[in-house]
Amino acid sequence: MHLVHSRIGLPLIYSLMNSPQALPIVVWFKRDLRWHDHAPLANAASWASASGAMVLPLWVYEPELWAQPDMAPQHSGFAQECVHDLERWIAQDGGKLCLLRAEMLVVLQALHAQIGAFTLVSHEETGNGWTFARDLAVAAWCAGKGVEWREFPGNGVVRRLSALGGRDRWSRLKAGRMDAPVIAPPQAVRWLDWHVAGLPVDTSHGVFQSTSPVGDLPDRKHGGRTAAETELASFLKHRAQHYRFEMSSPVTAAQTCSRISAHLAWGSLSIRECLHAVTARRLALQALPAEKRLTGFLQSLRSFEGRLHWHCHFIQKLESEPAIEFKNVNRGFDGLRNEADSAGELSVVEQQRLAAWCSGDTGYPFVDACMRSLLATGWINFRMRAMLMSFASYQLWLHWRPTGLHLARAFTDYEPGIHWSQCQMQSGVTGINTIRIYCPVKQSRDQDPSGAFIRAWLPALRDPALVPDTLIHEPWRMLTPPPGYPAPIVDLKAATLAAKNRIYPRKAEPEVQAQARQVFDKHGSRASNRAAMERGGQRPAAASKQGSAVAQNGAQQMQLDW
DNA sequence: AGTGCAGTTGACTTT
DNA sequence: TAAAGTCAACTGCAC
Repeated sequence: MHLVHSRIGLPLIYSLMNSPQALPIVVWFKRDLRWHDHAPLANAASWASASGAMVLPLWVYEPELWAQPDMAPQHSGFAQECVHDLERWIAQDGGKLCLLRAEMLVVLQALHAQIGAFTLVSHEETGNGWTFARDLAVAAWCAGKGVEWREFPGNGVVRRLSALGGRDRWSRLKAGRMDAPVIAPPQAVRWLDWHVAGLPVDTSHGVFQSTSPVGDLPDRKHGGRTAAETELASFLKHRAQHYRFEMSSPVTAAQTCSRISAHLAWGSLSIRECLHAVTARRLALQALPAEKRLTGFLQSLRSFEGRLHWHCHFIQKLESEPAIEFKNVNRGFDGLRNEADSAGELSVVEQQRLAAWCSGDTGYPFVDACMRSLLATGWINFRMRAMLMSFASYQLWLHWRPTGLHLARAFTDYEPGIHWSQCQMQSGVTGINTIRIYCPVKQSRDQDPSGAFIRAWLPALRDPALVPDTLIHEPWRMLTPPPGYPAPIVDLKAATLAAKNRIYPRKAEPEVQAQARQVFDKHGSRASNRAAMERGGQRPAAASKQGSAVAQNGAQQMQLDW
């Protein structure tokens, strides 16, 4: 990498500056659908103004991508909204976003045939297996044509991390990225307007035209920069105040949480922009006299900031090991559950369990309400995501692949790296994290004591005259269970016990533990006492006690951070 | 008034 | 981002 810095702090593409001719620069937008804090765009614009090159902004609807089993109509719907918004930003600078509907290699081939040599710039993408393979194919095509493809980091994820010191060095590398200034949007770019023959072109409407709106969610959050900024601003100004205590319950979370996750996933906001905005807000609050500070606001901001840092931590795992999408990161857990989409079919019972879980018909009101809410809105809070996954993985004993695919399609904010890391963690197959088996009835009582959330999403349980508050968490205990609501699909006590009897012995096996050590070396968080810090205090005595216990029982299970 | 005791709480461990 | 169990300290109360 030969990077120099311009006077406005942008890294410039050194090799481009020394090019004999000013080749057109193609800015390929991927899951980075924004005008602000966009390194490839800003660099292309800087170079263009210095060299006289033209800039072609490009977004491609790749049909094969949207047909992948982890993708859903709501994702292309959200992306479409972001693309529309991006079009407007480019248009206000006099440019025209080139929108095409074709596979990327076809587009590159047509582009090359019609305008000749060019330079390709984009962000590094840590996507699913399909985009990974596509990027390898694009790289091979570029190499074959002598086209330079320069990729820029777009977040804290570090490519080829092992060569740069691995996980021990990662935090520092990420911090350097996050502390760098937000990149200013370009101005007065020399735009290239390209119309290619033989490919669907023109408006975004045309490109998205045959995308079926069926299956999109009218009640999901919407894409685009304006929506993103509004959401972040209202969160930091007001909604974040009680974040720390209201994020856990689905009753309050939809209002209290930041709700910027889909914008981060599709790029209408950058993680750096968010971190800088949080910092600015924190400084503003700290500048207030103590009596004017809103109770709990600063602690809530800190908690939110912590979660923003987790974002790249989890995506980094998929970047370092793309197989995390498909295979147990700790192969010692292989064969524990039925790996349906690789080996063997699901049994009839498993099919029934999967179907009931997917549609929110398990007979456990809180689980079903969470799933119904998710399916309708494209979002549920983090704790409930964990509970849904836990219930599927333990009580229903389903492998994380089919359940993970369902959730991937259900989340508007599906981010492959976070998603598959979480799926593996919540089903206990990393070997380096505590097994967390949620009790849906306890969660129900804790997070929805009055049953308001359950009633809102399950019509069969809505009437308090029919189902009293005291029994709404366990309607099967009623003398006459409410009609129209299914009986529990599994016995909770028996299913939980069975899951424990399967997972703990496997986790204790020496081979599994040995693999867990490797998993930690490659992927584990180096943040010390992260959980303790989250709780808001140090406990040196307890920590040293635990440390000595671990030292004494070297053969015992590790409790490390994933 | 101090003692015994059942029940509660919280810190910590185990699964 | 768990839940259940253990244990010691504590509490309220009867005697």
